[in-house]
Amino acid sequence: MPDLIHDSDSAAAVSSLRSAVMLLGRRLKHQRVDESLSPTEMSVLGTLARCGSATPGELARKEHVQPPSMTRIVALLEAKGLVRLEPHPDDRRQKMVSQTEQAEAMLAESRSKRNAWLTTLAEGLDEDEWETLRNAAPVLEKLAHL
Amino acid sequence: MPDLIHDSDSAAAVSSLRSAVMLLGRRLKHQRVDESLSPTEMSVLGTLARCGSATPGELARKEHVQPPSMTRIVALLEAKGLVRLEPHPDDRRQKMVSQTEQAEAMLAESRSKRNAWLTTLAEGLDEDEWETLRNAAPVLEKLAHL
DNA sequence: GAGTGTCTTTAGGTTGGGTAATGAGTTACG
DNA sequence: CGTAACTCATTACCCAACCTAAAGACACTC
Repeated sequence: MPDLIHDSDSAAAVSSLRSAVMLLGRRLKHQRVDESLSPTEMSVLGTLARCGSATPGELARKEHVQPPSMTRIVALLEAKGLVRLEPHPDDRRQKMVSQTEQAEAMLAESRSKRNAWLTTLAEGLDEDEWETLRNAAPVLEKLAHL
Repeated sequence: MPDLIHDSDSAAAVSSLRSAVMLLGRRLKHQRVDESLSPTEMSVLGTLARCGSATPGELARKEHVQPPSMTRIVALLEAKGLVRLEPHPDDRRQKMVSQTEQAEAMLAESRSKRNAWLTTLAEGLDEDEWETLRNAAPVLEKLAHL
């Protein structure tokens, strides 16, 4: 572990990161791209889009949520026709969750809505700042999944 | 507004930022530096430390929270002796909120706890990645307050 | 084949916000 | 002036998104 992460710059950065993430999270909760779909539900769909299909338990671990929460989320997504539940081939305790074609369409549509949100946000940041955020995005994601 | 924020790289970055922020936010909620002090309460104390003193309304706007929520948060902080409420000099509707000496001590203590958290986090990131995060922290904060 | 462990689900609770409505105080305007 | 309209804080109530504890179904081990 490098020494430089112990200096006061980094302590300030962590503090700043902490409050910025909490604040942004609160705001994102309201400014959701698709009505009637919570941020976590969106996130689960994104994960499914990347990973193909997974069991509820796997999804819970990936989203850092407890299993009962994921059960409820999956049930909501199923009720909306965005996800399909099939029996697990080897283990009858588990289920396989996969996204429907409808989910794929919805993700595509939400991508365009996200651009609108991004456009309004862009007014407050200059090009360098966006560059910084683009670089930071994958690191933040890694950090979140640590 | 630069064109480059419309390319697919930026769309992906926004998507990635979005889910990373939500996920980190969830985790930060649990991994709080000081027991019995919510992230928002911490954030309010931080704001007070920077700005000296403010009215509940000002705090609500800065934290992007509705006034009733800030009333409750301030009341909790006052009950814990971290904040002092005084009548506003010019306007008897308003109140002035300022931090106590106890709050200052607590912030100092929490800074050291934050270093412990940071240390465990550091194990998962290399030096370049930390560099990226340090650069991104102020931008994220600006974005959050937009 | 009995016991232990694992995956999901059910039931119930907690927390951190929100909206609507009230009360007190200020400002603007006739 | 005085009254109407606005603003600030608060109260009362509500809701969403998580949590923990416990149960039920199945799998593994010995």
